[in-house]
Amino acid sequence: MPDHNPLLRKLAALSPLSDEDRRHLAQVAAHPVAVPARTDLIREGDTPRGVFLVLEGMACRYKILPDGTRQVLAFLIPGDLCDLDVSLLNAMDHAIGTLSPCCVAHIPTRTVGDLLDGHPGIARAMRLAALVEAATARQWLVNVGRRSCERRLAHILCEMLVRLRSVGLASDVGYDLLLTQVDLADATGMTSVHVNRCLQSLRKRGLIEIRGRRVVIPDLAALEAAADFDSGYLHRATPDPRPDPGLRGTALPDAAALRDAVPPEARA
Amino acid sequence: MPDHNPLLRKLAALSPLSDEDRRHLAQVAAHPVAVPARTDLIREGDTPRGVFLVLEGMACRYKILPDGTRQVLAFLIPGDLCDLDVSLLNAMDHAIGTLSPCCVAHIPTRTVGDLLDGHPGIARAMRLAALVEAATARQWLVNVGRRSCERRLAHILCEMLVRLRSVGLASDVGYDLLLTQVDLADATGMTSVHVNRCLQSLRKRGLIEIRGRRVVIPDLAALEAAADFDSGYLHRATPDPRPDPGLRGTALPDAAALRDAVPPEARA
DNA sequence: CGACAGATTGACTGGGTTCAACTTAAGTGG
DNA sequence: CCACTTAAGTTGAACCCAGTCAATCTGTCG
Repeated sequence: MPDHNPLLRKLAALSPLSDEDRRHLAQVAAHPVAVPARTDLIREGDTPRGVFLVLEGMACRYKILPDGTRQVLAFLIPGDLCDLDVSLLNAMDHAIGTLSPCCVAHIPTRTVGDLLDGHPGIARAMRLAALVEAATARQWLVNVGRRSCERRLAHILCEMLVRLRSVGLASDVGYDLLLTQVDLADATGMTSVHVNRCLQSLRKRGLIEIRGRRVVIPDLAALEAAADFDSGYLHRATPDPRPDPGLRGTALPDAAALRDAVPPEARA
Repeated sequence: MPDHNPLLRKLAALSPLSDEDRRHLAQVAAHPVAVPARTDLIREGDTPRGVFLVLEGMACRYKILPDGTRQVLAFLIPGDLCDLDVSLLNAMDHAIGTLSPCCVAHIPTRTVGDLLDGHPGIARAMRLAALVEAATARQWLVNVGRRSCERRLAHILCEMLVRLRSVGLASDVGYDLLLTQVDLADATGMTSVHVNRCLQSLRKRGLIEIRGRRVVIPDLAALEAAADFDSGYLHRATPDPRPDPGLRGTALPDAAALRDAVPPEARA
């Protein structure tokens, strides 16, 4: 059974899956549907009736503000799912929509529950995927809150490389980014005008090349350095697994140690 | 058994708890420990050995960038816990530290697992709390990405009122905010200088009053309007439950409906 | 060949940062 | 109880990054 299914491929990269797990996951994506670009899968306020699995194309979570501006909260690429427990809530606090033409499968709440309850291997992998999505959201907050605009873009481009590669949609040096500069702007809290200028600056610095939709990264290490990017939070196997950093002082590992907590001077 | 335990109080507000559930939760917070201000509970890179429960004071999740700047990812107030599945990961991608003197309980991984597996009522409430934390993180991203600085501050002040009220730490008109302006700056992606000026502006507009640590909100509706704040994402019972907005067109509720998706024109 | 979305460019403006000084409040130890 | 210390808050002035507005260019598709 080849890893044709991006969900399978992504989850397998996070946690080992048995053949039976793989079979069940394959069934989940059995009924894909084509969705045009710029189409909502679910809107803010809607009651979730399950989760969506992206099989092809790019989608995003987003919110529209009263003044009409949009904030993209996350990009969804093939293999992305998550929102496992979302059925506990009765209204979406954000929308999910396609950015490019997509191929999407809908997984009813019940099926999700069955996977979580009856298949510990799948449950573990999906919980891990959810943790990684949360970690990615944190990176985005740091991105928008504290990084310069050029760094923000570089960071997102690095992130997309790692993520797309782990589902076989990127080579070592580049990938097709099915996004407009407006989409990038809404994800990074910038203006599309300024996205344009920053991309040009990155190009002039030789950190990226853009040919149509294709993004080429000639020197990944250089881009990562410019982006302050560390792929650790994505928990993917990387081409160059860095050596174990060794023992680092652990702050307050347990209740006993809480009694002599790290003194304030230890903080910057 | 009074709602002395803020965790109990918070979870009960999210989902009904049996007396047995309450007894178990009370035990969890049985061994609190005092921690001074500005102290790390766990650092980035550390291996989590359980979760922390804040019983008193304010703490935060944060990251430090290479240039020394800090981004606060979330404020933790009494009753906050979450990170349920964090033990699946072997390294924290961010740190957690106190901002004010705190009273904290450490809950070992095993105990968390027992609560999740053996007590469906508690599991449900804790999963809900985790979803609310994720929704709050999304609001923060919108805040930093797309709102003016004055709005950001107003939004955070509204959020803190709702959250603190739900654990009995705020009256209807105000609360003690155990944060410095630097903390607020690091949470909103601003400078402490500019936080100061924006707070003054909010004061001049009559939206807030500040006396020492005390924040007073004379006209909540006005502040919420200025902040573009809607407490819905916190899923707390609010004093003025707004009427059901009625039927709104649901986009793509199931696989069948996917076939005729919302046309692009429906999007702004 | 239009028509249109997306990308690009220029000029201007302004919100927010930076840097630095100063004030206030809250300890802390002699 | 007060001098000393330190953290937090406040203010001013200069600067600049990024937004705004608007025009133009480019590719793509019917």
